[in-house]
This record gives sequence, structure tokens and C-alpha cells, in this order.
Amino acid sequence: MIKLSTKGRYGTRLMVNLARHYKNSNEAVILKNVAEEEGISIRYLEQIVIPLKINKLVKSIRGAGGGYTLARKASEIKLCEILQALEGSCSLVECLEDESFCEKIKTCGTYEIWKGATDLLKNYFERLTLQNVLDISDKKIAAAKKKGKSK
Amino acid sequence: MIKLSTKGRYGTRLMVNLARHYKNSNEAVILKNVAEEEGISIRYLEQIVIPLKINKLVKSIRGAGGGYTLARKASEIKLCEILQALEGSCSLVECLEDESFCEKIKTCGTYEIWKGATDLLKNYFERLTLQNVLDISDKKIAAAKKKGKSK
DNA sequence: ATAATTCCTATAAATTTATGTTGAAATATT
DNA sequence: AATATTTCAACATAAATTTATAGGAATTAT
Repeated sequence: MIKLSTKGRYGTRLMVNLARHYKNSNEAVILKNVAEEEGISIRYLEQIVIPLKINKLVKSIRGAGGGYTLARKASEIKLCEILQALEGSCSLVECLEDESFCEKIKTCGTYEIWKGATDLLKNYFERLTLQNVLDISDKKIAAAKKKGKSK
Repeated sequence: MIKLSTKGRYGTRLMVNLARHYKNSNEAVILKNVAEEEGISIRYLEQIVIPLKINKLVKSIRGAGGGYTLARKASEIKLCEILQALEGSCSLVECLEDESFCEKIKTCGTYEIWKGATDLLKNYFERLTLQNVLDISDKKIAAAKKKGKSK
């Protein structure tokens, strides 16, 4: 119905990946590894990481031994920030951001509907942090491991 | 952040337009008029109306004097149905519909996040009917008219 | 017959998604 | 200090998808 772009999906997974390494050692993570672990093309990841860097969600370290790290603790990065950085806007429809986008706003009944849905989403992503996603992920990994062993 | 496609937006406006005429006289509405009223290309509307017809949300009447009408009363058409018809799936991400889409589901923390957001949206659009949208629209039009007169 | 309308197919334009190539900067090693 | 290596940075291009336009065939009322 409403689709999250690959930029949003891949970028979020990149952030979760950085968060996992940040937690362990805070060493820079190289995109090549993220690409392999997540099964995403390096070249594409390189493009996706740019807006994350511009919006100060990640830091880059150039040269040998370099890579990327989170700019702050995972618990201090809201999912909303990540998505906003990656997708630019935070709205289901353009007219919510830019009123001049459509001159029918004054009489359009769908405007309020899309606004309601957008508010729901914003609220949801505002309350979730990268740490929350990492916790869910860790939990699933632990569960998968346990199941594997018990066989 | 998450963008509703033009298909979804235009298609919903088409449905609201049909609902307005359905209420008044239940005569078939020709796409040419909808296109003019909504400022959308006829040719594009012709493509958008197809899935609405397939999913039995509108009825078509061919030939001269023909056009489109709602297949049922606006109060009996859920917004969710319209969006599902237009966008195919009802999920923010593909893996919620088709588990084989990504083999990382078992350990992916973002899966639960997108699922939560999708559930919110589904719930929201499940409870809204086309009649609700029409009512909001009518209200806005009345308010705009009143303001115009009082000048 | 004629005009009006949906229906069907093709294609063009724009945007998103993804890959390839080269270069620049920082670091480690000698 | 010089060199080689590692990595990000930038630009170009290709593939896929979405968005939009175009032409004409089928159907129906008049």
C-alpha cells in the first residue's frame, strides 16, 4: 500500500549493523563488511551512507583502518531521524510538507486522511530508538542460536 | 519518509469524486469530468481505474452515456480496500507479505519495526470509509464557500 | 450512421535502484 | 620520508520501475 524505499530499508539496516559493532568495540566498520553481512551492494551502500553522514548520524574515518561508526549512542538516535535523513521528508504525501504542491488542499478530503496516517507513523518512529531495534535483533539472533543448538 | 504512490493518491480522489456524484444522483460519471475536476490526466486515470474495477469497487458502463459508478455505498467501502486494490499489497515492506522475499527475516530486527508500523496503518485505514472522506471533503467545501460569501 | 465513452496496447519520460571506474585522503609499513 | 595499502569520495552510467501520454478498437445511446 505504502512502500518504504530501499534507501530507507537498507539505510536502517546499515545503522543497526553499525550499532552492533559500536556496542562491542566502537571500532570503525568498513562498508565492505556491512555489504557482505547484509547482502547489499557496496556501491549502493556508499550512496546511502552519504545522507546519514550529512545528517550527523554516522562519522566516517578515511584511510587504512578507517570505516564508519555511529555519531552517537544507539539509544540516542531515533528511528525517525534515520528515516528523515534517508527519505528527506517525513510525510506520506508531498502536500503535507509543501502546501503549494497542490492547490486543492482547501477542499480535498484526502488531505486530512493522509495527515492522520502520517502523524501516526511519525509518532511511532519518534518513540523508537536504534537501540530498540538492536535489542530486538539481538534477541532474535539469540533465539535462533538456541534453537540451532538444541537440535 | 514513506511515500504514497500517485496511483494511491489519484485513485482515492477518483473514488471520492465518484462518491460525491453517487450521493447526488447515482448517474455514471465519465472519467473526462473527473480528470478535469481533479486535474489529473484522463489517460492515467483510465489505467488507475482498472484495479478498482477488478476489485469490484467501481462498476463501468460502456458506450455513450456510460461512465463509472461506485459498486456499493460509500459507507460500505473501506479506505483499506481502495488502497489495497491500487497498491496491491498492504505492507510497508515486501517481506511482510512474502517471507521468502528476504532470507534474513529470522534475525532481522527491522522486520518487527516495519510490521508494527504496517499494523498501525492497516488499523487506521480499516476503520475509515469512503463516506468519512467524503464528509470531511464536503465540510471543507462548505467552509470555503461560506468564507467566500462573507467577503 | 454518428458521437460518446470505456477498453486495450504501445511507448515515452521521469525517477528509483544499482553497478562501474577513477581519484583523493589517511594510515601503516618499510 | 617514501611507498603501498586501505578506505572513503565523486562521477558516470545502466537497469528497473513508476508515472504519464498517445492512438485506436470495442461498445452503446441517440
